[in-house]
Amino acid sequence: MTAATGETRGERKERTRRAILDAALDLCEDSSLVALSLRQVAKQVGVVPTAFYRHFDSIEALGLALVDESFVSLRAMLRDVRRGDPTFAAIVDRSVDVLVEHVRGQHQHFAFIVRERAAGPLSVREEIRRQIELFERELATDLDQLPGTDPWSAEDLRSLSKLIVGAMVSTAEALLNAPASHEKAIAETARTQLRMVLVGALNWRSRSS
Amino acid sequence: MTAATGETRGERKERTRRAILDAALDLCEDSSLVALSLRQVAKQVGVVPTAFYRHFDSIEALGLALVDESFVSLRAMLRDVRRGDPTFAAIVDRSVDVLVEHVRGQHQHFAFIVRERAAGPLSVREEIRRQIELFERELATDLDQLPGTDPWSAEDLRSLSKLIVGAMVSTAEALLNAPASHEKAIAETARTQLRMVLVGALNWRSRSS
DNA sequence: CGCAATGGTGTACGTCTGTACACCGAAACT
DNA sequence: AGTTTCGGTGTACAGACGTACACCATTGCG
Repeated sequence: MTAATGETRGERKERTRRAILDAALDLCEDSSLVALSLRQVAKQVGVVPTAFYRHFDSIEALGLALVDESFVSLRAMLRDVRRGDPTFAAIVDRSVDVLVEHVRGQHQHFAFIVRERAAGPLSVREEIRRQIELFERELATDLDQLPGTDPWSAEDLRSLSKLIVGAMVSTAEALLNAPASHEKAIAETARTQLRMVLVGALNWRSRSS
Repeated sequence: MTAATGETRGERKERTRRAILDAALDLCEDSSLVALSLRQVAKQVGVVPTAFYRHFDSIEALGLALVDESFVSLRAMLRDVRRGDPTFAAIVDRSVDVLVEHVRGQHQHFAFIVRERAAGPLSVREEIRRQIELFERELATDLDQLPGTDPWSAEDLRSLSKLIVGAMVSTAEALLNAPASHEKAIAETARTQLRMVLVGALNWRSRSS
């Protein structure tokens, strides 16, 4: 990291920071954060190991930063889904299309989340779960505003949104682990699943009612 | 690993092998196989590092052995589910009960699978996926024999079983990551989800029909 | 009985790890 | 202009890593 002209101090620091984040995302792509060493990252960035500490306290802290920026991708995705008319049929098709597109475009971020959600340092796992739970709650309030949701109790609503988020995570995993040629088939499966769930929900009578 | 009387050579070897498997299962419980060192395992077992090679070629091979024995737990679970009358309502309740019970009893095996499915050495990930796919196919043929499944195409059936397996995996994850006090709530959520899915499936008209 | 097979040991190596410390040069503040 | 701040460097060390090798003691087969 030697120089480059016409850059303010802060800009240069930010550039190195980005390089570290990218290197980490790259290096742990086929293992996990917990198997990633500070020295590997530093070498890939082209910086001496101790320079790492100028940006992060530890690999774990780096991980939390990656969680944050990965969820920016996810939130952008949700915005895309919410835009457009809220017919059930339209929602399903648009959701799946947007998911496929974002997984393709933000491959590394999605892979990171899916991996580190299960493996990964404790604090990273917790943060990812927290964020996903947040999604589930948002989805629940979205669903609540749709027509035909009267017979759903609050618990049913939560269960339903967990189910949908889970199915979406599974779909993302499938997309990440299959060659691009399977993309259309996976998308079709996801559409079928979403439709089935919606048919089930719309024919639902809460047990407690 | 010094001695113990009245043991055949093979018995002793098997005992050490088990100790290694257990140690590995234990040590990687809050990280991953990819962050597990042969020396850690050897130390925990109480054996010199090089002795490890008498049993496994590498940590990766150890991992494959752990996958095998973990899926024995899962298959035992499936047998329990299949036993009993095949009413839809009965299936839902029994499935969830059996899942909760097995996750509690085989905590380490389930946690191992859930973790290493996403992180973990490539061959381990592949093997886990292969086994889960096998489950999905089995579930599909089980479902096919139930009454009221006429309007499902083969693709619908696959999508449905993927959805159900996915929901079960999510439920297992939730059980693994939540305190025991949440167990009943998680089970109730899982029951609701399964029922919703079944309601959806039973009201289903295949698109291609 | 004797000899091969084998599970476990101990030493030894080169490599990689995290991190402490002293240092440098340019940007940024006064 | 002088001084501070700070991202990055280089050296250094103790510990953990995988693994090669020679060895030992017991089992178990002929």
